[in-house]
Amino acid sequence: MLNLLQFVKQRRKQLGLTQQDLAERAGVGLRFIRDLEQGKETLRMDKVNEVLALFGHELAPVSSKELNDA
Amino acid sequence: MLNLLQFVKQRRKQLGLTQQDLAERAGVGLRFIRDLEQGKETLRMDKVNEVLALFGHELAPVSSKELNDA
DNA sequence: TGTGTTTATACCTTATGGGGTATATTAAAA
DNA sequence: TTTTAATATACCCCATAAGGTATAAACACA
Repeated sequence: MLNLLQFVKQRRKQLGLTQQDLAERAGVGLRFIRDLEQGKETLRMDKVNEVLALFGHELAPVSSKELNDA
Repeated sequence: MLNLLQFVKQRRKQLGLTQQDLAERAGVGLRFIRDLEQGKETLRMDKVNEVLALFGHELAPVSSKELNDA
């Protein structure tokens, strides 16, 4: 199970997109994608979800144990 | 699988806590707990994670399909 | 019914996230 | 190496999330 920044980086590269590409497709600023992939923790949920929606995902509560173990 | 507001409401009531109690334990404002349980989507991730930490959980990307199916 | 408890709504102020621009830094290719 | 693309960092401004206070509504119980 991947945390947020790992997930976004992985998916973005799988699709061969630049941060710029991803920002445009998600309708957010390039700066936001950067902050996201750098692990900034104070991001707004709605903006993060706009990005995750491109990958058919969204933020939800996950057991911290499961997240770190797997 | 529960979405954010369902999860928080459920866990809070399992422990017999008021919104006030939860706010104090999480170190956030009462208003934040209210917004959270009302489904406000523009919340800050770090604040949400402070609440989820009380339940051993945190925000992570989850398949929208899995979230809605299960 | 009334009374206390919990939750919801409204208004205001303050702090800061988001985004733009510019500048560095790094990476990759020629 | 040089050149170009991609990513990172720094500054500024604006919109708004967070939180406090106050009020109202919903709920539970005697």
